Amino acid sequence: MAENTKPVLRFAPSPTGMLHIGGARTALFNWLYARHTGGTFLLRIEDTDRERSTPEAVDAILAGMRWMGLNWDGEVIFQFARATRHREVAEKLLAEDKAYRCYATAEELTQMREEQKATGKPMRYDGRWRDRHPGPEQQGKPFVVRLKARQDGETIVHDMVLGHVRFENTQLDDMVLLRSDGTPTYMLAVVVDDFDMGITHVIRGADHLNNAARQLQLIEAMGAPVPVYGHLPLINGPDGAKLSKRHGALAVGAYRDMGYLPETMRNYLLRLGWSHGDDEIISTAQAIEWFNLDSIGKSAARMDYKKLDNLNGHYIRESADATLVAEVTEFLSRETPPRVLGTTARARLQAAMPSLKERAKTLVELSQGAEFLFTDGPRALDEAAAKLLMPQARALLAETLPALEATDWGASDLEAAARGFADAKGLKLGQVAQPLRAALTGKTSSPPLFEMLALLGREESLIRIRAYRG
RNA sequence: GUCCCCAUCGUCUAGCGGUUAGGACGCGGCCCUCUCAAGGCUGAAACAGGGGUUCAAUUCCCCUUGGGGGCACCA
Repeated sequence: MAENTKPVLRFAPSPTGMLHIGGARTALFNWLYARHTGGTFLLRIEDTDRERSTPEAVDAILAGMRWMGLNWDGEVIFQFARATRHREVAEKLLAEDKAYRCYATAEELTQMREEQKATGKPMRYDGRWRDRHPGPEQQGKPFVVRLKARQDGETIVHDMVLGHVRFENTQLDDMVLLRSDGTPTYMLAVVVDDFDMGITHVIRGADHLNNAARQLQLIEAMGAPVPVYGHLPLINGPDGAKLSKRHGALAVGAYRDMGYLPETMRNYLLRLGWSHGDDEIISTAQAIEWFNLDSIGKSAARMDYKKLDNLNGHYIRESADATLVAEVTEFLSRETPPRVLGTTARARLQAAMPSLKERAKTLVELSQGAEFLFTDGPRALDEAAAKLLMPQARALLAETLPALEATDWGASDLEAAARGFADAKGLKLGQVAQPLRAALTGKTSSPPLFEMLALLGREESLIRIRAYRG
């Protein structure tokens, strides 16, 4: 058997919501492993739940994947389109006596579970139709098709991250393969699709660990090859509790809106559950080279937004100025209402970017820090700046002005002038600079003052300073 | 309830029988400095508890406790 030895991976989200952070990490790990091994990374949309699947969610998932930079190979596969094939497998199992029809009604099963719960017994399907043949009264009645799973022995999931996990087969009940309307369940669809697509490695959330055992029974019944499993520990919120809407920022799109860079997300999510010695800053290229399944941690991790900020600050500083100008421009255009930067604003943004990017942790902070470059005229003062520009400071502003006006408005000349003035007055440079900064930017913190004065130019700078001179 | 998984600083983690238990974020201090950052130096901060195994346990085994996940004709 000359088989393709390259791994085939897949990310298989269900389109019932946005691509959330946990799903994004699962996708990332699959993608990294595929790229690391030169294998294939497929994207399969698990839309067998017709009630809850929406085209909007499909779009959101695709958009999220693209933003994260996780490119998949080949066409997107929609699971529901393969329903006929799934049914075919179920029929075959039925014919081979590896599956059977169950006529138990929903009410009947609910009652069964309630009784089990009341008597403290494990809640499982009791196999009431496993060896029972339908009588005349079942004629024309709806039924589901269940797998006739082995009841003795145990099923062992050989997991790359969790090790060998054993389940007593008595713990696993006969799962539904085909619903009473004839549609396949997720359990059937995943196994059949993974088989048909030649999936060699199944990397997914640990919430699927129990499913793996049940799917293994189906795989055995089908005589299909067993893939390598890797169940990733879940991601919790900052408080350690399950990640939920309450924590906000669930969807990857929310992170984009908060001004995080895709490379930040890839690096952060990678380190959340995977490690390579003491390395923290790991470029995507480096990640592809290093990624392996052995270094995936076993315990659940929590989101740490401070660390995410820190990483994002790093990647912002690493980004090329022109790239950031484009990012900020694009970012502002997505605001409501959208903001459009003129050519002057863009030129100033570009010129100030080396200083600007040193001070921002997110694209939001970057845009806010550049605010004073976007429009002309006197600045509105923020609280701290207003407090600083008290009469005394304004008077000082007026006194400083002549010294500045005497220069040819180059950054170093301006600084020299300000220093000279401060020395003459027996003041520290900061005491002279702060009022100037407040008038120029409307804030008490900004990129280096003299660079900004030079950048804005003599005329514009003087307009802003004179507006607050006492 | 039942099955399964997990457990090192506040957080993410390194460690794979013998270490001054390392790094990163965050926090404190110092330096640099026109502000804010960035950067440099530095400090505090962890092996959940109890039993074993062993000459030796953070490391291996068991129990307890604490988290998490599953137990649908959802995925």
